[in-house]
Amino acid sequence: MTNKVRTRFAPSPTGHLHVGGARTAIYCWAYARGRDGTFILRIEDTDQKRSSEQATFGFFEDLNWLGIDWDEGPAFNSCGGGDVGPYLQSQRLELYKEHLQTLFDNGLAYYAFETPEELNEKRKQARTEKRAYRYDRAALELSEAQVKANLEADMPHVIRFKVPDDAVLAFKDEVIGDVEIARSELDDFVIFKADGYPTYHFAVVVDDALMGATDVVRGQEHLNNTYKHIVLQDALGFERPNYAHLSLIFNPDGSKMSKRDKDKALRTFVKEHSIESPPNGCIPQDVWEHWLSSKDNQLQTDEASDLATALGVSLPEINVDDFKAAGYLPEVLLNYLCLLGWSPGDDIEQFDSAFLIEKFSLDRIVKSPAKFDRAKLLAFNLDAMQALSSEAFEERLLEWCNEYAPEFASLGNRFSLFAKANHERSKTFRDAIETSKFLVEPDETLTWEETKPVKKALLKGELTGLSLLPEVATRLSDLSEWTHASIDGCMAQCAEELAEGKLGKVAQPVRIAVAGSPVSPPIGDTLVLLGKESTLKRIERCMKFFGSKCDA
RNA sequence: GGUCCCAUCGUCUAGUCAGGUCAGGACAUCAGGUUUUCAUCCUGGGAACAGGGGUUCGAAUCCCCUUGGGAUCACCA
Repeated sequence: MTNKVRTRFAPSPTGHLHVGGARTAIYCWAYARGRDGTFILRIEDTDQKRSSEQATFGFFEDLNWLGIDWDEGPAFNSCGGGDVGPYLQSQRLELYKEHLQTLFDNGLAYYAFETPEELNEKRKQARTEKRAYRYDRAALELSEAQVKANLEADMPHVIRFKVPDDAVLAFKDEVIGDVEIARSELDDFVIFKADGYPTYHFAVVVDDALMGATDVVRGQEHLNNTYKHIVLQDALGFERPNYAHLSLIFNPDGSKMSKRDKDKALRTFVKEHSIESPPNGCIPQDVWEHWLSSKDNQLQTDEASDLATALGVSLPEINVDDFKAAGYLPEVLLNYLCLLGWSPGDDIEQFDSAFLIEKFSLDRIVKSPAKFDRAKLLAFNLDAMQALSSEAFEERLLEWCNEYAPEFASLGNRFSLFAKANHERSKTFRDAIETSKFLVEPDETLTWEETKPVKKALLKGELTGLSLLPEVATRLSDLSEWTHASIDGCMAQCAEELAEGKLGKVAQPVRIAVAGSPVSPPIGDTLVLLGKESTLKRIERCMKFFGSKCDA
């Protein structure tokens, strides 16, 4: 093994990649890339209950979307490979057993037969006595014959690590600095579970060593675990990697950003609006009831989003693919995520991954936790969107629409103008379609809501917008060609002759008439996009709709 | 509760390790201005060293205490 940098990102396949995990992956990746090192992806799937192949796959996509590629790990697109695999822990059982044997040989591992229930009792006990629970080493008292008999009787058992009394429980963290705990804080933890799989602690130590990880960058929730890892490394004769523990990412309200936030948002909405059954049967009744029966019952990802759609609730973005669906640029998410806990200095905030790779270092990582600020992300996204050439914007908007808004993707030769009309006013790709829904709405079904701005533009004032509409419609219909120039000219002329030169007086009623809302792209774009026929038909319908309202 | 970690504008942070410019930037916010809607865009303003003790000529920076926040205490990772 060379002494080159080797970092690894080791998620457990329990759902999609969330922003905290993404940030860790970005740091690991950037650190390796900037040092001519190797970035490894390893899947920690030793928990059979929680692993699923589909979730693993989701990770790959999310990582790729962010522009993160791995040199070694599971094969995906052009990523993966490597000769210290396999990179799925579930396929490395033999390796773990080999090293477990080393521990047995040195008298550093032993069988324990307590049931989870027994252990839980003792934990509860410890809690009521206001002290931390530590395993009492009861299994160490068992005679060799007893252990043998238990094993032969197939009694369920775990294997614990016998932490040496003189174990050194101190290390230097690249972010935090020197840390240590007292020997009494570490008990003989489980290294092999009753199902025959290693625990996280054992697997991670063996894998990091065998895969030659030089730098372990991970979340701060692992800081206390690290003591377990270093005693295991010492016992197995492994070299110790550098550690860097990252502070956590929180919601603006200070709560931990978690997948549960979505469930919480739905629950709150349902409760506040006293909704008693799933709207339009978007999810099965039994699923609905099961979900509401306990806070611990979470909806599946797709069930949650179906319900959210049906209720009209927007779920908080937590996972990387949530931000993708919301229409953010991957390079912006990457940029913003980096800033949560790291900065290049020199007042530079917006940068690309090449810059990140060049500048990233562990010593500039901030120790304190950060709150995720969507407003800033949005501002960054706007800047990046505007910096895109119109060709690039169109291409990427189309790509996005293909996945999330196919009705816009099939706009055909109108797509280009649709993109241009929305480029500078969109903070996200989704923004572009939100204010252009009228484009994919049939002329016949367009409706008007009598909101304040609508009434103001159409019905208020001495000269109402509605009264202008017939004349404007006539002039528009007289136009021999339907272009920006002709339309804008016509509108300007109408304004001049009918509304004291106030363009808004004319444009706004027309906008509302054809778009059904007071917000749409510039009026010229809007009308060209719609075409002459639709425009006139919509104005006609609008006049009828509001005309009857007036009579009533 | 035990243990560990953290603490600069509302938020992300620069400055801390090698004490010494009115504590800098960005987002948000507020006040003006541009604009046919929305969104942009332009100009300007307010806004922080958690508190208390030390060390020092001098402390955001070093030390201690208090307070506050977080993580962890699994046969989950």
